[in-house]
Amino acid sequence: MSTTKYIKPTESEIEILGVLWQRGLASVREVHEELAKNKDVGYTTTLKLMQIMNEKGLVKRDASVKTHIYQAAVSKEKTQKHFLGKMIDGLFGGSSTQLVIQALGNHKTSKEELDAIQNLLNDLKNQ
Amino acid sequence: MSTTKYIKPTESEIEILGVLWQRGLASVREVHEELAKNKDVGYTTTLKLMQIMNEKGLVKRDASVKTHIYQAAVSKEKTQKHFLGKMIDGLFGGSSTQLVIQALGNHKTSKEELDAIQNLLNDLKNQ
DNA sequence: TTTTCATTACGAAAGTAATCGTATATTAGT
DNA sequence: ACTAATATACGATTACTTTCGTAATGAAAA
Repeated sequence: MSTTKYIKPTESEIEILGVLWQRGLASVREVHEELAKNKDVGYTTTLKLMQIMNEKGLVKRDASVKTHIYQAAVSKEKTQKHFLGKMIDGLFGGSSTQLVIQALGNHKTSKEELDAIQNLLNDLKNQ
Repeated sequence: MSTTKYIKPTESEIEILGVLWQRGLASVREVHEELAKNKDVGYTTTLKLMQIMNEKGLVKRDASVKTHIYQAAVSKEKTQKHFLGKMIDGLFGGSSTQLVIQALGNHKTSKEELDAIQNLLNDLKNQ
C-alpha cells in the first residue's frame, strides 16, 4: 500500500511540467524562455514556481552545479490520467465515451489518427 | 464580431453548473442539497457562489419570487469543449487522438459504447 | 400583530496561486 | 582582485477562490 499522496499541479505548474516532459532536463532559464514564447511573465516568477514545485515534489533538481538542472518528478501519463478522470467525472457525467465523442467531433483528425483509434477500438472489441 | 469573452468557471462553479444542467431550473436549496450529498459545505457558501456566478453571467435567476430560481446561462457543450481544448493543448501536446487513446485505454468501456464510437469513427472516415 | 422560519445580502476571513522586486551568491572575464 | 553578468533565495504583494457568520428581508403561522 502506497502512502504517497497525489499532488495536483496547478495550471502554471502544468505548463512547466510540459516543458520538462519534452526536454527531460532543463534549467530555469530554458524553461522560462520556452514559456515566454506564449506568455508574458518574469524570470523570477518562473524560478519561484519551480522552487515551489521542488518543495512539493513535482520536480527534482541537481543543485550541485551553479545553474540548477531540473527534471519532472511526476509522469506525464499519471498526470494525464488524473485530469482526464477528473474531467470525465465533473463534466461528462462519468462517461468517458461522451468525452471521446466530443473530442473527436470538435477537432479535425487526420486519417492516420483515425486509423490509430480504429486499431485501438478493434483491440478493445476483441477483449 | 462577438465581444463576449469566455468566463471560465471554477471547480466549485462547475459542480453547481452540473446540477443546473441536469435539472434545468433549481433553487439554491435544491442545488445545495444535491452538493451536500457529496461534500460537507454550508448553505450560505452555496448561496454566495451562486450569487457570484450570477454576477459573472454563468447563471441567470428569476428574482421575482421569494425563492430565487436559477438556471445555467452557459451551455454544457461549450463548457466541455473549452476544458477539453485546454486539456488537449496543455497535457496532450495538441493531439486529441492521444487524449482519446488514453481515455479509452484507462476505462472499461461497454460494447454499446464502443459501437457508438465506431459509428462516429465511420462517419469521420467518410467525410 | 407578533413570532417563527426560510431566504437573500453582505462582509470579512482563510486558503491557494501567481507575480515580481530586491538581496545575496557564484562564476567568468579583465 | 575587481567588475559584470547570471543565478538563486526570499519576502511581500496581489489576485482569485472558497468559506461562513451575521444581519436584513419577507412570508407564513400562531
